Amino acid sequence: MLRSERHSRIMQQLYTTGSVYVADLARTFQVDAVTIRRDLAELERAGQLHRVHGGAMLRAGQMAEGLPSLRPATQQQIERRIAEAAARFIPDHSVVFLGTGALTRAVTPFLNKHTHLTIITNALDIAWDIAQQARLAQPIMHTLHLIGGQAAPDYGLYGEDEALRRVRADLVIFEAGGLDAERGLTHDNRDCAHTTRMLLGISSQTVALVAPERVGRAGAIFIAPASEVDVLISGHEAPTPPLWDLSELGVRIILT
Amino acid sequence: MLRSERHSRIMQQLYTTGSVYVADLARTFQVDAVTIRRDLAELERAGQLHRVHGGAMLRAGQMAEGLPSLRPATQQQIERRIAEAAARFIPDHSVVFLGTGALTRAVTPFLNKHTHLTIITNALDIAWDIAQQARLAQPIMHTLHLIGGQAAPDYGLYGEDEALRRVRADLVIFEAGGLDAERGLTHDNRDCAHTTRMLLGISSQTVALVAPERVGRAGAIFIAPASEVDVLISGHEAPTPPLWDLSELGVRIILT
DNA sequence: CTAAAACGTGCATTATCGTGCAAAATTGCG
DNA sequence: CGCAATTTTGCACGATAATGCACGTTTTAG
Repeated sequence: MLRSERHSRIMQQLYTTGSVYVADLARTFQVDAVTIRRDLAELERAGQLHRVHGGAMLRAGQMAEGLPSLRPATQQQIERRIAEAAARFIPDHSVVFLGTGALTRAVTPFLNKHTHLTIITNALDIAWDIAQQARLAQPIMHTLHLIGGQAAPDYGLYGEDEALRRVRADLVIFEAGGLDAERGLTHDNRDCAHTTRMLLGISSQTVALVAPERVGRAGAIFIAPASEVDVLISGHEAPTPPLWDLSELGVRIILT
Repeated sequence: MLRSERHSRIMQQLYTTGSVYVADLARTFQVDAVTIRRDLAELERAGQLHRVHGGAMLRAGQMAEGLPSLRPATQQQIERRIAEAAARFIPDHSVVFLGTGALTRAVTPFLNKHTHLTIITNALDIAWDIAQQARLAQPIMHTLHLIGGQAAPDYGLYGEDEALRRVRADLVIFEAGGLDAERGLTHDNRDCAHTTRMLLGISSQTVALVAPERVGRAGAIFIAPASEVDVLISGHEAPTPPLWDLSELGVRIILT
């Protein structure tokens, strides 16, 4: 394993979990702890992280708002752009379902401009965000409906399919782990994939949020053919060839 | 867990709840209370918080929006005492339902000492607290199940009675708006009263948390006769005559 | 005033760190 | 291709930091 390869994977780990441990890294990379320390020392000199006893953490400025969104700033901006585009898609006084995932959660701050939405979700974090917003801004009060179920590490609530079957929505917004003309709509999480599959049936319009790097790629679990997606929202960084194929299937494509 | 990781999570907790307790943090992070005190001392030297006997609070100027601790300190301590007594009632490996309300929510910090609970709730705030705790302390992971429904201003989720009918629990813990031998178990919130009424049927043991000043009084909506309550937990400030009457009905009374 | 809880501190234990040095791998050059 | 220079890595070991436990002191609550 190359030294710089290790460095980038350390940073990657750091951005996803917020902290890294010397002992863990030494074990995963099969190198001595001393080597990891030297790596961390170098990355710290480069200003990429902040060393602490036992490991390293992101530098103060890199950590937006404490814990949430430990992803790098550029990633956050892409998320924000996609989320804002998705919010523009929501008509006032409509019923909208929001699925799980960081991209979908990023939509919630933009819902304040709308008047009287009915928001249905199976994501605990999204529900909390919206409930908190309702607290802060009294005048705006959307109706929030939560689908029950067992809480998963991704804040998703799964297992109450009956409740899902009883709802309908004007618009379904969800995050896809992968979207490709040939391999269809996919996700890496089994429960989330199952829920998304059910969501496609409860609404006349389906909006898939896809991270630019996931366009034209496929996740582990198949959900539905790509033609089931009405609108794809992603970033302009997405590769264009897969987009053409999707467009031919009737998917409306929005890049921001 | 890294030291600085603990620090940032302590600050996070502090910003969300307004105050932290040494004992709670020690349980959550699975470390000795001494370690937490040292953490708090360090954070205080850095000007991040203000230490007090038993824990720490945000510094005067930091009060963000005056969000937390709308209740006076004494009220909070009564809450805490009742909540701790309720937590002692929960056996390990059991299925426990937590209803809505501030008293019930106060129970969640004490659930860290238990091993593998299955927690069912219809309260969005409680679900969020527990999910966050699971994030903080990796080793401890309870199973969390959320009853869906429409979100109300009290963070309760109401309207999914079918889901309620399908669950059972070893123990139901809920907050009563009033408890009196003659007028029975009552609440001021119609939805909450309805949910509580259903809860009485799903478990063999029912625990009512009642604020001391509500003992012997009655709320707007009747829920059930007082004899339906197995255990009443309140503070020692509660008036004694009503307690005698309740005791004669077979209600086990615990005052803290 | 008394009992219980929380606190601070010293000390032992354990984990982590930094550094010098040698082995191994990589690179550069004839 | 050979060989020396350079870089990278691993190991050893003294130094340092973090943590838990014990015990005497202080604070709190009734």
